[in-house]
Amino acid sequence: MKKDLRVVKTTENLQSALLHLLETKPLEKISISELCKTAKVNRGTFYLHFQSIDDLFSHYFHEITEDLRFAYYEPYHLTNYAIENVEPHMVRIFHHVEKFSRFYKIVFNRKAPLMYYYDLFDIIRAYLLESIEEQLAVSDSEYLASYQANAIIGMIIEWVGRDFEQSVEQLNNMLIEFTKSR
Amino acid sequence: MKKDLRVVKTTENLQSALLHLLETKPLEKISISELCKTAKVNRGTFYLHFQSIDDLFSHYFHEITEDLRFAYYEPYHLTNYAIENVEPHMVRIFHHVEKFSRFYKIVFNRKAPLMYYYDLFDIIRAYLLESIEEQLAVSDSEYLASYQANAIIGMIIEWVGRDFEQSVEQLNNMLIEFTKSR
DNA sequence: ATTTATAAAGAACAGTTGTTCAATAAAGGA
DNA sequence: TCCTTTATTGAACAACTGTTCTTTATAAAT
Repeated sequence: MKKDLRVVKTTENLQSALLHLLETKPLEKISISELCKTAKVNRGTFYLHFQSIDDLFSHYFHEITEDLRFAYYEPYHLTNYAIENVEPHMVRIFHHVEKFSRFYKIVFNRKAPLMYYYDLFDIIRAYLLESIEEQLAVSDSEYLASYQANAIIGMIIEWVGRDFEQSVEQLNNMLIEFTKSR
Repeated sequence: MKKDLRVVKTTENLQSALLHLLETKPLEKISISELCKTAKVNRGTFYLHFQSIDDLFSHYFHEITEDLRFAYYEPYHLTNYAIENVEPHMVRIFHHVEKFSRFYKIVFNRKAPLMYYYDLFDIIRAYLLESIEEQLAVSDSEYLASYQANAIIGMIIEWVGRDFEQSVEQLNNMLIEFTKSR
C-alpha cells in the first residue's frame, strides 16, 4: 500500500515552502494562508493533511530526529550497552543537535509548543532506558530514564541559550563529568 | 508609584474569566473574543495588557510559581546550602507541583508553549546554582545547574504523564537515589 | 486505455485576530 | 473638589482561520 503521489507532492510543496519562509521570518509569524500561497496549494488542502503550522513543522522535525533515531543507532548497539560506552552515544546527540542547530533554535523557542521537545525527549529516553532496566524496579527505571534524558536536554537548553558557543567536545566532557559523581 | 485601579480590575477580571473557562475547555481552545466576553472587558483592552491567551496564562502561572520562589525560600536558606540538605528543598518542589497539579497538566501539555516550562526551569536552576559554584569553572557550573534542574523536571514530566500516580515521598526517594551515584 | 476512486481546487461562510481611532469614563494628584 | 491624565470602550478594518460544498483533475486499479 503505497502513498498517493498527489499527497506526496502537496506535502513536499508545503514542507519546502515552510523552509523557504523560515529564512525570512520566525515560525510563529508564518500564517497558513501565506504558506499555501507560496506552496501553490489550496488552503483547504492544507487542512486535509495538517491542522496547523506547528503540526507541519512537527512532521518535518520528526524527519530531522530520524537522523538521531536511525543513523546513530547501530554504533551504539555495537558497544553492548555498557554504561562506560554511553559516552560515544551521547557525543552523537550533541553532534546531531549542532548539525541541525538552526532547527533546535526553533524547537527551544519560548513560543514553540512542547510537541517538538517531546519528540527529542522520547528518543533520548528510549536509548537510556535500554541501558538501565536491570537492577531497579520497573517504574523506578522509567523515572530514571526520564531523569537522565531530560538532564541531557537541560545541557542542550543551556547550549542553545548560549548560541552554541561551546564545542561538542566540551559538552561531552561535561556530561561525562556530571554523570560520574552525582 | 502604585498601579492604576482600573488596570488591576481588568487584569483580575481577565484572569478569573480564564480560570472559569478552563473548567470547561482546554487552554488552546479558549479564544480571546470568548474570554473578553465572559470577563466583560473590551477586546482592545485585552491587547493593552497581554498579547495572547498564552501570555495571560503565563502571567498567571508566574504567580503560581511564586509559591515555589518565596514560600519555600526561607527553609532552604536555613540549611546552609549543604548538599546533604538538598533533600528537604526538593521535597518542596514535588509538593508544590502536586499542589498545583491542575495547572502543571496544562504546562506540560504537548500544545503548551515552552514559556511556562522555562518559568519553572529558571527557578529550580537558580536554587541549584546557589549550591554549586564552588569548585567548578563558571560555565561548567551553569551547565551543571541546567543539567540537574532539567533532570528534576524530567521526573515531573514522567509524573504528570502518569497522572500523579506516585506519591511525593516516592518521588523524593527516587531523586535521592538518582543523585547519589550518578 | 478505460474506469474508478479520491485528492485538490475554488468558492463561500461565520467567527477570530490584531490594529487603529475618536469618544467616554474613571482614577490620581493638587 | 476640580483638573489632568490615562485606561477603557465601541466601532471599524483587512487579514486569517476553520470548515463545508461542489467541481475538476489526477492517480491507481483493472
